Amino acid sequence: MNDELNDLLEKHGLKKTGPRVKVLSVLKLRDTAASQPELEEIIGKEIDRVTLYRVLTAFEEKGIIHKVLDMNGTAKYAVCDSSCTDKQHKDEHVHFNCTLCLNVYCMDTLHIPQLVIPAGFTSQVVNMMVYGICDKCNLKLKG
Amino acid sequence: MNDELNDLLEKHGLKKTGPRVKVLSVLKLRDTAASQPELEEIIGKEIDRVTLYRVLTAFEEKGIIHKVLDMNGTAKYAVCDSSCTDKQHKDEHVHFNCTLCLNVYCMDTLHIPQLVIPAGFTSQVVNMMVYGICDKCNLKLKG
DNA sequence: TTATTTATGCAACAAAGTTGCATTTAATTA
DNA sequence: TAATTAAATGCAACTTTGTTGCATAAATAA
Ligand SMILES: [Mn+2]
Ligand SMILES: [Mn+2]
Ligand SMILES: [Zn+2]
Ligand SMILES: [Zn+2]
Repeated sequence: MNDELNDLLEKHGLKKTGPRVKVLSVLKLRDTAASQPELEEIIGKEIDRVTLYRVLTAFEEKGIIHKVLDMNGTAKYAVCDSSCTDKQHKDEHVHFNCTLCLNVYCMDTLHIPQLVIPAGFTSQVVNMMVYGICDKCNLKLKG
Repeated sequence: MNDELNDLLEKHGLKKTGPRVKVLSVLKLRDTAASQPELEEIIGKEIDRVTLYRVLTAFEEKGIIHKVLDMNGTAKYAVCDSSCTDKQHKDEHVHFNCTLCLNVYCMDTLHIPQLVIPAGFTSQVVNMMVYGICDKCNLKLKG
């Protein structure tokens, strides 16, 4: 797996540093998006807070991860589709924010419906967030 | 107009105080959503920062205004449809966030398309934000 | 191996939002 | 109208998320 991470960094022209490999490996293993504070808690003081922010920013700029804002306005990050580059993100999928566990899921199979917006306005990116109860929380409730 | 504002506060069971009338009148006159920091700048030190937050929270809970997060995760508020109550917000319209002037517009005529979400997940509220160039900024660019 | 470029760590700062508590004000009651 | 009561306000202190400047360290290139 470490090879895979190194390749991904190299492919996007980023130096293979300890913090970058670590952050990328954590994000790759998750099925929900992670914020800087969450990553800080997972990784511990091994990586500086500021470095974490800068790693995330670098990854986003290169198209390795994409940013989603949760219901509190906190930035959360998830790994991108492999077709993303520094020129263009192709993550036009719906996101789901669980109101119980607060996790943010990438609904990779749900693409965002087309919209006809009013004359005069120009659309660049569209963002769709569904708030509700996720599958795991529903199981806990009903089970 | 002041009568209208007083009626609105009374209708939702809120005391008619100076700060509340002032904030509501400012929000009513705008065509874009306003954040606490923006309102603070508009209104000045006449109203305390914390009071502003509490007025906005009270308005939101009663269904007088609704909250939208802009591209930076900052909460912005706009007046609700008159059918909103403390039981239920009926603001299921699309929002537009201009990437130049950063204003957030309520697209009252654009309702959010229906989505079929995966089994196991339960949807409560759906949020749709279009990022792009607003009509005013487009005019400045082309004009 | 040395030079060069880039990333990291630390300290300090900033913006947005929250909490506790004493004081004031609006609405209610007498 | 005046006293009462419940709620709202103002102020100070705090928290969380995110940024910036700068010296040091590490990765890649020569
Ligand atoms: Mn995603
Ligand atoms: Mn709206
Ligand atoms: Zn959940
Ligand atoms: Zn604009």
